[in-house]
Amino acid sequence: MSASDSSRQRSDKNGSERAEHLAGLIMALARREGMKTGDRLIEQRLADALDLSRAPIRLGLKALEAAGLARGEPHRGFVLAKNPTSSAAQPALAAVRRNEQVYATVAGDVLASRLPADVTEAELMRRYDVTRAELQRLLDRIAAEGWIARLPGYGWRFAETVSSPEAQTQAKAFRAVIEPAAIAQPGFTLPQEVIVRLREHQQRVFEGELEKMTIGEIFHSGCEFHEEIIRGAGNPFFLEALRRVNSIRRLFAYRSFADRDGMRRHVREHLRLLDVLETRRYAEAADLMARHLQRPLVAGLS
Amino acid sequence: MSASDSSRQRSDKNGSERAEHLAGLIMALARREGMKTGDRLIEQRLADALDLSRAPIRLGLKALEAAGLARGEPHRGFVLAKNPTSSAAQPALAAVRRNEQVYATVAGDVLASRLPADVTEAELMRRYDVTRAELQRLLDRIAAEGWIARLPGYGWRFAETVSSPEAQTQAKAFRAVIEPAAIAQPGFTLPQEVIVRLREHQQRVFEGELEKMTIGEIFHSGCEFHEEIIRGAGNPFFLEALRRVNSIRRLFAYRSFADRDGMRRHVREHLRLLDVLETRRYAEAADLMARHLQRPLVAGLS
DNA sequence: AATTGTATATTATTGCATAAAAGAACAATC
DNA sequence: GATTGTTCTTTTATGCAATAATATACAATT
Repeated sequence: MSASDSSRQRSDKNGSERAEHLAGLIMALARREGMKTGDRLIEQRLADALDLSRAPIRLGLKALEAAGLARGEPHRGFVLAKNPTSSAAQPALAAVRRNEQVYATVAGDVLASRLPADVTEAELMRRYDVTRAELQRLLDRIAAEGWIARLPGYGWRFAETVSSPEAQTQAKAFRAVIEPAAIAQPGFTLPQEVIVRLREHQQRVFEGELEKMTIGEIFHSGCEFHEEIIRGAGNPFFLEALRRVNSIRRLFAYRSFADRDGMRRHVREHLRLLDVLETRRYAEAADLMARHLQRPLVAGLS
Repeated sequence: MSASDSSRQRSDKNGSERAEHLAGLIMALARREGMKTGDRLIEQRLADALDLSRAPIRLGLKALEAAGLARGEPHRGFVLAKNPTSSAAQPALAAVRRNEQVYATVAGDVLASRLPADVTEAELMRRYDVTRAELQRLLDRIAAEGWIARLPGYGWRFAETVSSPEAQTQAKAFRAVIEPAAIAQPGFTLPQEVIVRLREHQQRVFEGELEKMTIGEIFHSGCEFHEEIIRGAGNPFFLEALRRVNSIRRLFAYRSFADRDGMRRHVREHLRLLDVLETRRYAEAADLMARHLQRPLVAGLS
């Protein structure tokens, strides 16, 4: 109860919660894109990347400036004042996560089977002390991720997918089917520029960035890699299916510990895969992918 | 504008819309289960099957009685008064469909690319003349089916999956990957009772019922068959993925014409597949399924 | 030409009172 | 013993006004 009381109060204060959240989104984006101190933060570009208009972006930028992470001059826009991987940037990134507190709690409770399969909104409102509006946003999001669905009458039902202890293994088995198959599809092709971009990113991760990344970011990066590749099949059903598995795998990821060495090897395999893809040896690539997905992964990461 | 005006008026009249809808659900269930005139309609059983409590079921039953499709005696419950496949039952079934009018219109507009990829709720409310509440239920449903997603700011975005002309082919390619693979999974097994139930149903369809079924029902029946089988892999990710493809394929189904002969052959293949599955020759079954899914299907049905 | 600044229009959310729907418990009946 | 009838409680939906957030258009600036 105290948690949400304080969050409600926070929103009354200055520096609106929303603006801080937006600031976090911008910072996280900058980080993903590998931006450095001094790089320009162009409003329209950020807006496009985040599927928003310039208005909210502007709020985020102002919040960043207030936090000392960006510097703005009239008519000259904003510029990164700190490296997004630096420790100074952490609070802004954490603001996004803080916003996800309830989400994470629910996820934890479901994973640990502390919640019944069927729940009513009223129950959840009481349990997590959120307003109906907040809860509904949360449920919509979880529904979009596919681990809860509305019942015909009152209430919602959690998907068996999540609570089961084998879920992790099953997700792996499923990926081991669709990912190689996608690469082996007749029309599969990956534009050179995508390969270059992916390689750059994996390279950056491999050469040091890894140490500075959070579990969440490492996981996200892995997902993006695999999703970009499966996109090459030109069949959105493959991509969609992978996305859904990944959004559920993300729940487990929080529980897993960081095995940096395993991850290093993992990223090396990604780079190797890119080499094979670049030369269009797709059968071989499919094979490589299959083996890649069969490795025992301590950290539940791929 | 007139469409929704009249529907709003209808709800003012007696015989509430909701009750009629429930009546339709019960009738559709009875039909799926192959019930006949004189069969008892047990409240709790219906409630369980429809994931509701007895209260709404009761409303539906009363509506059925009012429509002359069920007969009830005090303390003795209700009994089917008409065969659910008879023409007398059609209006009740149509009531469910009528409720889906807007859904169907939207689906049609998206399939025909008459709508932009990004839309706001306000636009949709104007275009289809529905209240915000109605629209939100609709959007939630479509989101659950996976062909629209909420944007971070205002508005929603339709999935590329649907509007593309290749969607049908792509759906098929995807199924051709996951369904055989599911059968080929190490732990695959199908309980004898499921096989029996499926065979009974397919048999019934094969021997005549087919002629009386609507496109929607035929499609539904096919989906159920394949979903039951993929469930045998014991991996919910396969089932989930198939369900999603199917919910999108259903959109195309309405456009396709009925090729009863092709369907007959199709059902025969289903029966053949069950034979192989029964003897646990899973490798062979996977193969059969792969071939089954590769046949050119005029009616877009499987 | 690209980008930012600003004003304005559009769109969506929230809170609240009221209404409707669904669920649960238990008695009555077959 | 299973099922229906009945009543009561809980849960959710809806409409509306106020408020907040987002989008858009265009002028100003580099």
